[in-house]
Amino acid sequence: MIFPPWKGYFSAVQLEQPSPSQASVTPMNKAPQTAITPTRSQDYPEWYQQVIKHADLAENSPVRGCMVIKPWGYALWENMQRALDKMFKDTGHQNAYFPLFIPMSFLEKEAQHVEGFAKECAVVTHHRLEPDPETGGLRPAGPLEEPLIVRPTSETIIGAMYAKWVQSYRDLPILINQWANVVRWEMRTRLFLRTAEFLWQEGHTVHATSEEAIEETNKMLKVYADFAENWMAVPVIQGEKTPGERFPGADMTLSIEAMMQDRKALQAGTSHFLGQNFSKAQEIRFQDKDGQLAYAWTTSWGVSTRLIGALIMTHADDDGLVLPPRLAPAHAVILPIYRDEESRVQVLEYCNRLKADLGKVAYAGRAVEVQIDDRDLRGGEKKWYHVKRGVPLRIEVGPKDIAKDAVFVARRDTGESTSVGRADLVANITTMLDNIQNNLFERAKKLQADNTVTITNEKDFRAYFTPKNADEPEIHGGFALCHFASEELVQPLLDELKVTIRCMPLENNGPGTCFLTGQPAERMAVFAKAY
RNA sequence: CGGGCUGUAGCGCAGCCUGGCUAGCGCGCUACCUUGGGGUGGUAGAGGUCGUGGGUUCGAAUCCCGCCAGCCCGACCA
Repeated sequence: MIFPPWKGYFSAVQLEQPSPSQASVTPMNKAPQTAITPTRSQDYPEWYQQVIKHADLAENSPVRGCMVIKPWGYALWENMQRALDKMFKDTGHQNAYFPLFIPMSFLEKEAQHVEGFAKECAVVTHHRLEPDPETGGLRPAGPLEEPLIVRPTSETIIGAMYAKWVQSYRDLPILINQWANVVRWEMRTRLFLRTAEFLWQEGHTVHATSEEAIEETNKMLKVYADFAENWMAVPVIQGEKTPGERFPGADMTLSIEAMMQDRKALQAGTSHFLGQNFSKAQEIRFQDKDGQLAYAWTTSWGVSTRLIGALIMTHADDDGLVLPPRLAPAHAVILPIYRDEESRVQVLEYCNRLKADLGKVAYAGRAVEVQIDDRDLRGGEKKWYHVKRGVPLRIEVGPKDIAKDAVFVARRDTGESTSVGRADLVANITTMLDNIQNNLFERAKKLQADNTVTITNEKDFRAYFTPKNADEPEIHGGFALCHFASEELVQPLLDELKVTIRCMPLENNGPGTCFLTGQPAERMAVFAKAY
């Protein structure tokens, strides 16, 4: 057994703080070593930062609130893009690109939209720099007649173009997606979860009828849920936002919500039915079959690099990142083990052949990607390097293995390791990767199920969302399914407990009794603390 | 935009209160040795205008004033 028995396991129970009595019973007073300190249960937010650092995904930049996405993190994003992009294309969408800058007046057209984004816009006011004699540095010069906003989202600039493009019902629908960066001047930022600049995709569609636009809104939510569950292995709840939580300017906002290992909710994607709000503000009109002039119905939908944060907080453990195989930049890493020059040549030759054979196997729409780590580093150092980066499979090849035409294979998700015949590995690698993918999904789903409760009264609600230790709150709470009479009535309690209404689930939802007021309630919502 | 704090080597910090040898420590980095199925141990070495501008003083990382930058706690948020 290469891994100590306490490693590689995962359950909701493990996230609990060990009680003092349990801790003292730990055998041989040997504290469990983890690659990441602190552990999740010791300090979850700090653990998150450390995982990113040790996995080499991203780091803070000299620009306030903006991150640098490093090669390993960017490769992950590229894999997400590739899978999503195909799903968008398969549902009839095309990619296009619109400007980074938006004239300020565009943003002013839709009242709620202005209100929603005005507070966090970066504004460009000048178009030139000149020497500043006073400071010896530079100062802005050439004021713009109209300030330009760095896009916080592109409804307005894209809508302005759509207004030109749409004249007849024959021009509809327009189904366009854009991969872009956007800027929202956030006060407090965290890598991937909330950065001032982030990468995303935003779909913007125009339809002749309300029904068709609503269908599109629902369809794209399903695409996001499909991606989250089947590619990221992140189980999500699909639901509708309450009016107070809607996108500024939307008639309906749908979202997928995921539970992180600290049991807080993370909104992982949104799809908005914008009604005719933007088309009226921007004059997106068309002549219908009867020759009547009508305003179009629009939608928008997006997911961002925040998904990487969701992926980390769903799967990573106290030894670092754990990547779902379908999105992993490398499926496996081969660690050659040798003593001298003679065995080095022999081992490397064997490794290269193995890599070539595995590379002929297809998995999740691409060739199995294998890296050989032949750096002149200590074996242990290399092993932990790849553990922390979350590579799904670690393949160790030494002279003893070659003698048996077998290799040593270790799974990142469970820590299990076994000797596998070379031919067996090549034949079964897709099964092994699928097993990891499924295991990640199942255990994330179990965490969500284990920490989702139905609550029918205020007392239970308060107890559920109140930590036992107020000074150093332990991981607590989860998803609470509650009927509620109205958003306004529950808001004071939510503010007090720092709980939010995540969404009203689309499935298994119906009338009931409000947990707070006892009044009849139309629907149930997921309540949770959130990122 | 309110309240608190910090700027000393790539990173993390000590020194400052009570001014005084050549400004230290850990990690990391470089070289060599050692080790080799697990994050090894050793030896040597490189690296600092102590955020910035001024003041006090024989003498300032240390005391005083200004400025700049960043962090944390609130309101806001994919």
